[in-house]
Amino acid sequence: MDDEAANFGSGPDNVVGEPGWTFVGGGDEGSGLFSYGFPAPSPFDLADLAWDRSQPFARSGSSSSEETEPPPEPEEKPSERSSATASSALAAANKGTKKGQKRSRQPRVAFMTKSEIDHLEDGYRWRKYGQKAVKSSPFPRSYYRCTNSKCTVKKRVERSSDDPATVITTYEGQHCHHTVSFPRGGSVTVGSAAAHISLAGQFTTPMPPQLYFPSLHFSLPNRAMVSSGSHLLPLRPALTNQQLRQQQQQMPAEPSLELTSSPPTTTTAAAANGSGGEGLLGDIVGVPGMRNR
DNA sequence: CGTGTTTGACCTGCGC
DNA sequence: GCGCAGGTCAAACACG
Repeated sequence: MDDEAANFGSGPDNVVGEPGWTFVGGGDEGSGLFSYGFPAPSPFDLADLAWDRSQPFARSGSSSSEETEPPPEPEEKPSERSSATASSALAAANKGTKKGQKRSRQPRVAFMTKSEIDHLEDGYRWRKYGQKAVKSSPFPRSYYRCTNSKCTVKKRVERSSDDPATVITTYEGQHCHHTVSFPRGGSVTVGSAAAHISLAGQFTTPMPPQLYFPSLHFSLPNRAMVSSGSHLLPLRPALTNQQLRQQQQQMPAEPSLELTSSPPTTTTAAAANGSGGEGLLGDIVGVPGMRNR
């Protein structure tokens, strides 16, 4: 991937110019990009869903072939460093534990948010394990890993080089646990309702129902508003981890709605975001990039 | 003291 | 085969 930012190039434009969430980019192996912009006529312009095989978020890839099954179930290992993540498999390879094993990619979903805060609170606790300057962007990219030792989810956070106000968050993998926090009203739970993303017109092959999306919780930036059905729901500003913790101490935890991966149902994306006032995204099931191959 | 961040080194994959 | 860039490790450090 030469220039992720470049890939996002069209994103930010859409984001800023177009209302609501849009979905762009992505790859056959499970990467995509949700971009969020404010005024939002339609919550998710899933019609614009476009998974790009060029996989902007995935390192050009090594065989995308082995990544057939949905979310590679998290390996139930303790907290060995080299156990959990796909890439740590790499590291493991270094140590000879899994030599030769290619990095298995997990489904990736990228979101673009207009925020001054780099690390948007999403209901999970993350530990930063690296930061790297990327060539395509003047801004460094930060790498986070879910603090749950059994959880393989990783997250990359970077700012768009095109629009520094835009934070690009890329989730990889799937949480195998519930959220550890729930910023009151400040986050959008995405995980309780399963949803299918309709790719009509985008793909010739229907998406297998057993594809999962990582559940995500979002705190949207200040001005952000989430469109639910035909309503715009003002959201609270994104919280930093610290702010979140403070909040948690001050208020009782709310019931967590989400599950890491709901069983596939035949909900449509529209149904997911519109009906029932579920999470913004719902548990998106059947992401193109995650389809079996 | 526990937890999270910082940061330089190291490794791997890919393009040329 | 080589060099580059991305991604991760792990020790040191900071903070509550």
